[in-house]
Amino acid sequence: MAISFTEENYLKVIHRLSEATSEDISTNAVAELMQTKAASVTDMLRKLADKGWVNYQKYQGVRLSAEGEKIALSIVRKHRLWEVFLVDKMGFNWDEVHEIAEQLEHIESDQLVNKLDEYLGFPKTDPHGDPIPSKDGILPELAYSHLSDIKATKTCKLMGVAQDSAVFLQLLTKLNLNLGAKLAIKEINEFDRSIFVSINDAAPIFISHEVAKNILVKILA
Amino acid sequence: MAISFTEENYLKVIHRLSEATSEDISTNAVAELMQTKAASVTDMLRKLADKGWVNYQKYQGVRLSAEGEKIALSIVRKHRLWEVFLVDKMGFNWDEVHEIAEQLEHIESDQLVNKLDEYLGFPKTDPHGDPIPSKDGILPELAYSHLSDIKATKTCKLMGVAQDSAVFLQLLTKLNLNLGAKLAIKEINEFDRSIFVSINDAAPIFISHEVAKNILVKILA
DNA sequence: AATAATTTTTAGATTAACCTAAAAATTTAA
DNA sequence: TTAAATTTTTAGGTTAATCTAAAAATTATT
Repeated sequence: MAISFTEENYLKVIHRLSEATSEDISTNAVAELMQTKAASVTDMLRKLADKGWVNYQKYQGVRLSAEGEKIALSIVRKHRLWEVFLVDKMGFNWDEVHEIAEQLEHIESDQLVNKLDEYLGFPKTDPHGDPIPSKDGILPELAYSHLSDIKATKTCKLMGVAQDSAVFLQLLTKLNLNLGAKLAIKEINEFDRSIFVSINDAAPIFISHEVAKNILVKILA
Repeated sequence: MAISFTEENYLKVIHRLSEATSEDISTNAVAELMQTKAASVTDMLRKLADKGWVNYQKYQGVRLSAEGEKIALSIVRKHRLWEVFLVDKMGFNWDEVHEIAEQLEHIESDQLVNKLDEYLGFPKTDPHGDPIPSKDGILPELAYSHLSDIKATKTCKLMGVAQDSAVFLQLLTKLNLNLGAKLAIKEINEFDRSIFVSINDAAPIFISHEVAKNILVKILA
């Protein structure tokens, strides 16, 4: 059954919201991420339900069906593979690729996606550390911690970010906080929960709790 | 001013028709290439004229304005660069890339196009021998002859094709008629204008007038 | 030059995706 | 456990791109 760009974006958004919770997704939550009005969302949810891509009962919120999940994952796969392409092959920075990948994710050609995957060397994650769903729709759960949850004097490795906004990513770049960076937490300030941290063994600097919340790490020691 | 995929496709089609003639382009000609009805074309031409991308007087046909020409060329540039990418980097055959490039040509990012151009080594032509417009919108006129117009015993080089359909290109591949092939015309048959031709010095074979019309060559001797 | 054939445009509908405003259902709070 | 607040849906419209059928303009033919 044919699918429009808009329908693909709805499925993607519902998928993203579903990752964060096991509850049904509310109309308003979808509306906010889609940057549209709740009334428009209601219309679309009925349509997606008719097509069998979501389970939706009015006033009860929405969940992806198995088929909807499959479609959503294929879009996420394309988005993340194209991001790798843009950074690794085209030389873009990690803060520049999101908008372009939002367009490229709608290109329809399984053959192209799989050739691209091979060309990129079957990457496991995108430039922001997010896992890339496999051809057969398996999305590995990467169980990383938020830097804001780590205790003082621990050492960890920067594995990903919880947000793709250009301003956030540019800030990380300025602070030398790149994927793979080694972070040694020296101290956490009670007052504002800011963190005094050494990045790749350099002289420690302060980073805000707000930034730390959006950094995903693996604990080393 | 924002432009839709549909508007881009209309401009591209008007551009393509304009290459073949200096006359104004008729509503019906556009309708045929756009695979739509004349009435729809009339609506769209008025809209494109309002936006300043075409010059259109009702019943008089249509021409691209300078701005419309610029937009059309940027779409052609993207289409052809992506085709080079698909063949050179992704390993597609020349008969497989048209539909995918039809999608990729609408991706909006000047930065990406120019990086892609560089990554591909600033190619002059696409996989079918069509010239690639430059960044500043210059489209070199490649003055090649149709193989059907060449006299017997001439030798020439296959420089391009006048049609991108998969069936045609697959036939050429089967016949070993690839870009750059050396063609020695042995004889032209008066009866059906079929051509007896040696390809890369192999034993001569027959090719139809219909095929020859769609092959572009440079005369060698 | 008058008529016939063709092309193009207009008029009026349709569909997808969106909107606002009002009504209905659900959830929260008193 | 009602009343208030919030969320969601319905009702009715809008816009872009399309369609069919009929009218108008242009071009071709006798």
